Order: sequence, then C-alpha cells, then structure tokens
Amino acid sequence: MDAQYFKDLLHSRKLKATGHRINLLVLMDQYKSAMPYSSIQEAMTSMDRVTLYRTLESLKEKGIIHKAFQENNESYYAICGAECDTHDHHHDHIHFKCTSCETVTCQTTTQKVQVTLPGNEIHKVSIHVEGVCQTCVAN
Amino acid sequence: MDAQYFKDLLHSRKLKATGHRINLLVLMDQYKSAMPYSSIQEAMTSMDRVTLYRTLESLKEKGIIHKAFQENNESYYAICGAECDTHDHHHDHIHFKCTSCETVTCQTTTQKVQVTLPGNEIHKVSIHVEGVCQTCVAN
DNA sequence: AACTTAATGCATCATTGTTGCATTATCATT
DNA sequence: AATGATAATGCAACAATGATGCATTAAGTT
Repeated sequence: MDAQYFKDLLHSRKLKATGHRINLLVLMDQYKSAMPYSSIQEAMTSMDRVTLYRTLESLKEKGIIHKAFQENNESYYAICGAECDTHDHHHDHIHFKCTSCETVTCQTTTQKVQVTLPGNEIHKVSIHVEGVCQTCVAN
Repeated sequence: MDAQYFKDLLHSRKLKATGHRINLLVLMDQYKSAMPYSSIQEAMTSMDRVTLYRTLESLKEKGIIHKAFQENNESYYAICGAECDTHDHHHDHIHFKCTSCETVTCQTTTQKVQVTLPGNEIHKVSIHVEGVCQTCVAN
C-alpha cells in the first residue's frame, strides 16, 4: 500500500491524486486501526481544516474510506477493505473498540451474525463491540 | 407513564424532580421512538440550551435515558426500559433506523445475537440496523 | 504549453459541547 | 409553613466541528 497504490486508487474513483490526499491515505494506512478525527487533524496540519473536511467527505463518498465508529463526538475513520466500492458499500463487519488502549479495529466476522426483525426490511447492519483487545488482555 | 411516575423515578435515582426534567421525560415518552436531539431542543425552548445539555447528561448517567443512535452528527435519545438501571446499563437490544420515515426504534431481540471475537474480552455489543420498518413497507 | 476543471485556502456562519459562576428552585428538616 | 442545604438553572463565554461561497491554485488532458 504505497503512494502509487493510492494514486491509482484515487484515479480509478475519478478523484485527482493530490499530495494531501495521498499523504492522508498513507497516514491512515500506517495507523493500522481506525483513526480518530483529532489525530488525523493533528497529523495533517499543512492542510486547511475545511479541505480536510471536504477530503474526508469525498473519500467517503467514493468508498475509499468509511466512518468506522462515532462515540462521544469523536469520529473514527478507516480505509475501506476490498469489500467496499463506490456502488456497493456494505459494512457487515464488526467494529471493535478496546477500552484499554482506545483503539478501534475493523474485525472480520468469523461467524455469520444473523439479525432478523420480522416484518422489517433490513438493509444494513453495523455492530459495535466494546471490550478489551487481545494485546491488552495479555498485559 | 405519567408525570408522577417520572417524579418518583427521578427521586429513586437521587435527582430532583424539576419541571423541566418531568416535561422532558413526558415528551420523550410520548414520542414513542428514539428522539433526535434537534427535536428535543425545538420542543424544549423554555429550557436553556446548557440546562438541556446537562439534563441529558445526568439522566443518561443515572440510567433513565440513553443515547440510542448517533449518525450524521445527530444524536437520538430514548427512555430506558426496565432492563436499564444505574449500576448495570446494558443495551444488547437492537436500534433500528427506518430510512423511509426516519424513526429510530429500540427493538427487542427475538433471537440471541451471538458475537464472538476469539482472544478479545467482550463487554458491550450495540447493533445498529438500517432498513425500512413494518409500517413503511406496507405503504 | 495551454486549457479545463477539480481541489484548495480563506472567510464566515451555525450547531453542539463544555465550563464557571451567580441566582433560583427543590426538598428535607424543623 | 418557614428555613436552610444543596442541586438545578440561566447566562456568559469559549472550543470544536460542520457547512457553504468565492477567489486562487494545482492536477490532468489536449
């Protein structure tokens, strides 16, 4: 996942591959877990606040990133996996927040989570799990 | 669920039963589905904005209401059911948002939703479902 | 190199979150 | 019912984020 990868990705989604966008994506990629907005802003000081706002919007709209979590007025953003694209943006995977190290990770479902609500049409299911992650449990 | 009920409830949670608080709780109760913050504010104009903010905080803290949903920077609040109390505030029930009528309701799980993430300690599970509710499907 | 169009920066305003402090209302006690 | 302790409220003030308009700049195409 180097700069060239993101450059191509941006082009494939009809977005211009500007320096800011590539820096942002490389940053988010290196962060490994879903990145809180405040951390993104701190890291991207060269970028105007409004530009960052609009950049996140357009990357989200084109299915390159998604808002993984929102809690206590803090939003966490993550780069989309292969399962996301512009047309079909589904996130049935689980967002796990570790209350110990404060990280948010996108977990892949090991088992199929079945949710049924008789009479209702279900379009999207998001599951937020809070607990203590493997690393923190060990320590 | 009349005013007296909420007055007693507030007292039982060591909160003063002020007019504002009772009005708010009666309002939220009558709303039936989880109430968006903007609607609460519109309805409670007699109350100072800061007081409303602090009131929601304290009611939340004492397990009388909970934030059912947060999306697009809009928070939805709902009165807690019998399963909530100050000490053990668990919400394994499902929050369902109808994209047609925009209402958010707290659904009771008909089946047990089992989430397992090997190695991790799971403390809280929140499930957000988006779709079309029974009433809207019929129309 | 020139041109087209998207992206950016700056200004600006709205909304919500948050805290401090003085005033007022609630509730328990007398 | 009056009094007193304490919680609740209102107002002022500031911070953070969301959101839009417009002029300027940069990216990608020809």
